Amino acid sequence: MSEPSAEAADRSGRPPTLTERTIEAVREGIRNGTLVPGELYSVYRLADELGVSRSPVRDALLRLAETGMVAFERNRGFRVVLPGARELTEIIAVRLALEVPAAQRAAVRATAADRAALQNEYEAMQVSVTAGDETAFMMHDQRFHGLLLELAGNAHVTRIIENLRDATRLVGTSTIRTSRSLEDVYQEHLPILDAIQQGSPSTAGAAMRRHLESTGRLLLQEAARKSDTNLKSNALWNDLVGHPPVGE
Amino acid sequence: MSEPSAEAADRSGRPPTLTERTIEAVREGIRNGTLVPGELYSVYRLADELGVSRSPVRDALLRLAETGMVAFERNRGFRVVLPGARELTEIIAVRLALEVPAAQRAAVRATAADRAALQNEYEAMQVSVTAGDETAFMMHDQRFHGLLLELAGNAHVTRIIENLRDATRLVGTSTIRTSRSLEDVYQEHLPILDAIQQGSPSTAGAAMRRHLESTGRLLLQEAARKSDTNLKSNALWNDLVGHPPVGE
DNA sequence: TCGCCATGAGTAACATGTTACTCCAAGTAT
DNA sequence: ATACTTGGAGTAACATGTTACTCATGGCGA
Repeated sequence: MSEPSAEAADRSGRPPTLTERTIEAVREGIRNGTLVPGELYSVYRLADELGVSRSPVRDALLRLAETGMVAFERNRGFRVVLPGARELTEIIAVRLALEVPAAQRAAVRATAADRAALQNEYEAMQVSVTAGDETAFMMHDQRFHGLLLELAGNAHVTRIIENLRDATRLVGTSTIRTSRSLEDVYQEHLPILDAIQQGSPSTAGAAMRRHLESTGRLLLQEAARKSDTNLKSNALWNDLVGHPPVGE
Repeated sequence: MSEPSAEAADRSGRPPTLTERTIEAVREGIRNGTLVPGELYSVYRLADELGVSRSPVRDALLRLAETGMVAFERNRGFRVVLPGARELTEIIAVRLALEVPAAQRAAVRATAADRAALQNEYEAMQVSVTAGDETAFMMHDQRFHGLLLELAGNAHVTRIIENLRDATRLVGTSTIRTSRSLEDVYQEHLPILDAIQQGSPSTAGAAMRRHLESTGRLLLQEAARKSDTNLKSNALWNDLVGHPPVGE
């Protein structure tokens, strides 16, 4: 009764290719700990674990390598890359530069249906928080940001941010619980939602900025905890994220 | 006497792979008109034109497809994609969001050597203008922006912009001459350079903004000229690039 | 015990084989 | 002439074969 390919067709009309399914499989493997960052793997092994040939697996990994999620080592294998403090900071800087204006535009462009959809995701986040289901929470968080970006109307921005989120996901996952701040992250979304419901771009932008900065600091803390890359993080942050000097 | 692979080793120590060389070959083919946008090509033909097997060619094209330069059509072939007004506008919006802050940071961080390097590229642009060598001009223009981005210290930003430039290159090339504005584009770089020499971030940011907006409008004009996508460009521009509303 | 070198297992990169699909164009019925 | 079928050429996606490389391991001499 159950279909062989789970969430198959998207809505693009075509069934997904093996390459695409492999990409999802690798992402899932990273999420649930099957693929450990730093460990050395090979296309051969992964291919017959997934029951497909090496070609689509290789294609999938090459695409993921493009975004920095994995790295190939010639004649050795490939590794899942755990982003360091430097990379995380860079990513936060990009997200600030793109998502803050996106939130502003979204506040102006949102239709009633859009607002309702955002509200839905926000409430789903609420449910996930009380249920303590971090996986579900991350999913709704992603959808919230995704919806907001689509609203802003720039498909390039959406794609870029989606890729960056991929690279950071494995830092945030199963670690936020540690600092019991799932609730905090959830609450930071409320001012964003409110500002968009009220159509106030500057407020929405400011709220998004606060949210991203706070999330960024959390991720950096987490990254510092697991690797010994002890904390010159503050210098990095000021250097790459710190607000551009306004005066001279 | 002449090496088989021209500008081989980069400086990464390793010789470039066939895939990488193919990527460069495709880019070059697009630049010099061997590969016509819109036309249907196949991996088979391209592979034996380049004298390699289908694998590296396919890998190369998949990577280029990731950035939107080419598009595959299942069982049909692939096309070089000419970006439309929509895509161009989106790209300009991203560049504004990322390169303006980058210019600000660069103004603060630049060392004497950095300033000299920028000056060099600027003067090389000058030479290209008087020589009427558009290809060389584009190259130095790219290097100028590339140096500036590296200065800003965010490798992700550098990579993103580099990819976007790729997608737009085939619109700008051999068309700027039409509006005889090579000189204008050159002159717009002076205020940027000056501001960085003087270490003034806000001035550098403003100059960069003016430059990108002006370049963007030129590209849009050009795109509108060759495709019949007649000009609702202005609405697009205001929608995606227009400064975010400052007040409420 | 310690350093050196041969050897072989395992791999990414590259090459070639196979399959199921799309489309065009030439035929055939109407 | 026009619509409708049909065959075949050409293709991306997927599978498998080959090569040249990296590195761990174990023997061998000091």
